[in-house]
Amino acid sequence: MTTTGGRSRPVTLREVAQHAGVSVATASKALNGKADVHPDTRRRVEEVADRLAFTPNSLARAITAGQTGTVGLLTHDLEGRFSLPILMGAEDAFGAGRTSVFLCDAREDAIREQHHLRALLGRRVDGLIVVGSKTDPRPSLGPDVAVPVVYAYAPSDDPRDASVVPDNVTAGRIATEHLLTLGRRRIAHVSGDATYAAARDRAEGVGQALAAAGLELVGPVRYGSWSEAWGRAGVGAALDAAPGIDAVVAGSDQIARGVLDALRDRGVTVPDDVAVVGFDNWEPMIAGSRPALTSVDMNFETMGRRAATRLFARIAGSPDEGVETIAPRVVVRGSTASG
Amino acid sequence: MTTTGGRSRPVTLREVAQHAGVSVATASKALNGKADVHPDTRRRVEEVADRLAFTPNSLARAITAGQTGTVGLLTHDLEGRFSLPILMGAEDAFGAGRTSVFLCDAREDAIREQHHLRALLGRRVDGLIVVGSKTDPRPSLGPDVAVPVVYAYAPSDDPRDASVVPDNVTAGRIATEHLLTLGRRRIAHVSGDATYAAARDRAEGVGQALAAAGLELVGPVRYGSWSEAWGRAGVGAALDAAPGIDAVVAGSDQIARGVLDALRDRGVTVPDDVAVVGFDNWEPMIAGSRPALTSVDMNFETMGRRAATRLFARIAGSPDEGVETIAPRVVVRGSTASG
DNA sequence: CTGTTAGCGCGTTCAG
DNA sequence: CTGAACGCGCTAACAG
Repeated sequence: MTTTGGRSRPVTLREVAQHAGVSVATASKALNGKADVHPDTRRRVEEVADRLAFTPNSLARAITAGQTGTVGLLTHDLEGRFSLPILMGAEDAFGAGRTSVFLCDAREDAIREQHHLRALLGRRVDGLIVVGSKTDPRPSLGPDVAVPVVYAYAPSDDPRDASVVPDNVTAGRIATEHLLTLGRRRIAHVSGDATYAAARDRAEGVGQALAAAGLELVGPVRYGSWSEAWGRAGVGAALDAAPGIDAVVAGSDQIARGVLDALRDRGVTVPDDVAVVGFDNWEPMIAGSRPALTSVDMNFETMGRRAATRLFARIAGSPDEGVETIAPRVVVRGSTASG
Repeated sequence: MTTTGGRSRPVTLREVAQHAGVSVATASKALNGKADVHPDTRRRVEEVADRLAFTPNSLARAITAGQTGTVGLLTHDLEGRFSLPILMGAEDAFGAGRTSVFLCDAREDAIREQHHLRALLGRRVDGLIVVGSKTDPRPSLGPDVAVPVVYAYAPSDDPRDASVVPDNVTAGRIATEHLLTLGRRRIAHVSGDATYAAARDRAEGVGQALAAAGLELVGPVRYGSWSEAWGRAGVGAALDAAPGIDAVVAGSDQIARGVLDALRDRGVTVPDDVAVVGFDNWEPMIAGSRPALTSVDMNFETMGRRAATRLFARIAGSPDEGVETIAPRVVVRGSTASG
C-alpha cells in the first residue's frame, strides 16, 4: 500500500457484498438508497463499504446508465481572461451535481479542435461547451455531433445551435447612460481593435445611448488595440482634437488604465474634469488603477453557469436553440463616482 | 439526426462489423492496425467506420486496458494567475498523447477537495495533479490514495510525495545578480505578504546575492501586500528612509508596477536613476508598464509539463518522490536594460 | 426483503 | 484469417 510504486486495485462492489455477506444486487441497492432493503442489512453494507473505502466505479455505472456524467469544455482562450470565469461558472454549475468536466484547449487551431472533439466523443461525454476567444461568430461543429453542444462567448454561426454570449451593445449603452446620468455631455470613445465584433458592438451601444439623449460622440470612435499604450495614445489624440471632453468610454479596462495614466500625466483630474469608464471589470486592472476604475462587468461567470444550465437541459432532452445574451452591469467606482 | 432534441446513440463496433460483413473481432483488429487481417478486409472496414463516423468507446476500452487514460487536475487557484499556466503546460504534455484531463476547482476548501477527490477516484483517473494557491507546503492527500499524485506549486508536506515547485530563492538571487551586474549597489526590496513563503524565499535569495557581493540590502525588506498600491507606498517609504537607492527588487509584477508609477510621480527616472525588477513575468502587468518591466519568469508552464511528465512516469510504474524545483529566468526589459 | 440472471460495449483469448 | 465466448463493475428485471 505504498504511494510510490505498485498501486492496489480499487475495491469493487462484489468485495463489499462478500464482506457484508450479501449479494451484489443487495449491496448495490443498499448503497444507492433504493427501497426493499432491510435497514439492518443496509447499515451493515454501508459500514463495510466505508471500512473498505469503496468508491463506486462511475465508468461501469455509465455503461448501463447510457450517460457518463461528463461534459467536455473545449476552449480557444485558456490563457485569455474570458474563458476562465466562464469555466469557473460552468464548473460551479456542474460541480454541484455529479458531472465532471474534461478541459481541452484548442488554441484557435481547427485541427486541434477536431482532435479534441474526437477524443471527447470517444469518451462519451454527455455534452459539450465550446468557448471562443472573440465574440465574433464561429463555425458550427455541425448538426452531426452526437451530443448537445452549447457555444459560449463566441456564438455559433448556425442560428439553430445554442449559444450564450455577452451583450456588448447593452454594455456600451449602460456605460454611456451612466456617464449621462452624471451630467457628462461631451463624451469620447477610445476603443480596441475594430476587427473585433466586441469593439464595434460596444461602440454601437455608446452611439445608441447618445442618440437617445440627442447627443453625438465627440470625435470619431478611436479604434486601436486592446492595450494600455493605445489607451494613452488614443485619449491624447482625442483631447488634442477636442479639448472640452468631460468623459471617456474606454474599450476595455486595459485601455482605461492607459487613459487614466495619460490624463494624470496631463494634469487632468479624474473624475472632476473627465470621468472614465472601462469594460470587463477585470480585477488585476481594476485593483491598481488610480482612481479606482468604474467598469462594465460582462458577468462571465453567469455566462458559464447559463451555458452549463442550458447544456444540462439539452442533455435531459429539452429542445433549445438560439442565441442568449447575458446582461452586463455597471460597477461604479472612483473614476466616475464623485462626478 | 437533429441537433436539438433526440440524439442518436453513437455507432458501435458491432454495427461497423455488420455493415462491413465481418465479425467484431475482425473489425477490431482491422481498426487497431493489428496483423492477420486481409488488406482488402481492412480497407473495407475502415471505409465503413469512416462512413458511419465510428468513434471507439474509450470507456469500454478502459475496461480491458485497466487504465482510463484520464487524469484529474485538482486546483485551488483557478482564478489566480499561477494555476493557469501550470494547467496549460500539463494540458500540453497530456494532450499530445491520448490522455484527457478532468478539471476540478476546490477553492481552498478541504471539503470540496475531498468531494472532488472522491469523484475523480470514482472515475478511475490514472493519476492526479494537485495545484495549490501558495508555495507553502500543503497537507498530503495521504498514502492511501489509490493512484499516483503529483503536487504542483504547493508541495506536499510529506517528503515521500512527488512535488514540483517554483524556485523562489533562486528567483530572488538572479534578480539581484542581474542588478549587481548592471553596477547597482544600493538595492531595496519591496515585497508582498510576509505570511507567504514565496515572499520570504525571494527575500532570502535577494539577501544571498547581496551577501555574496559583500553588500547589504538598503533598509529592511518591506513586506506588505501583493498590490500596486503597496508598491507605491513601499517604495515611497524606502526612498524617504534612504535617498540613495539605485535599484528596487519588487516582490511581484504588480508591486513593481506600483513602484514604477510612484517613481515616475516623484520624477525619478527608470532605469537611469533607479532600476526595477519584478517577479512572475505576468503579461497583463508587463504589457502596460512604463518602461517595459524586467521580470523573473518562474516558468510555470514548464512546471506544469514537469508535473505531467512525472505523473506519467509514476503511472507507468517508476517510483519517484521528492520535491523538484523549476529554475526561473530573468527576462530583461527597459526597466533595467539601458542602465 | 433478498438472490439470480442478463446485459451494457469493447478487446482479447481461444478454437475453428 | 474468422467467429464465438469471456470478462470488466454495475444495475435492472425478475424469481424466490
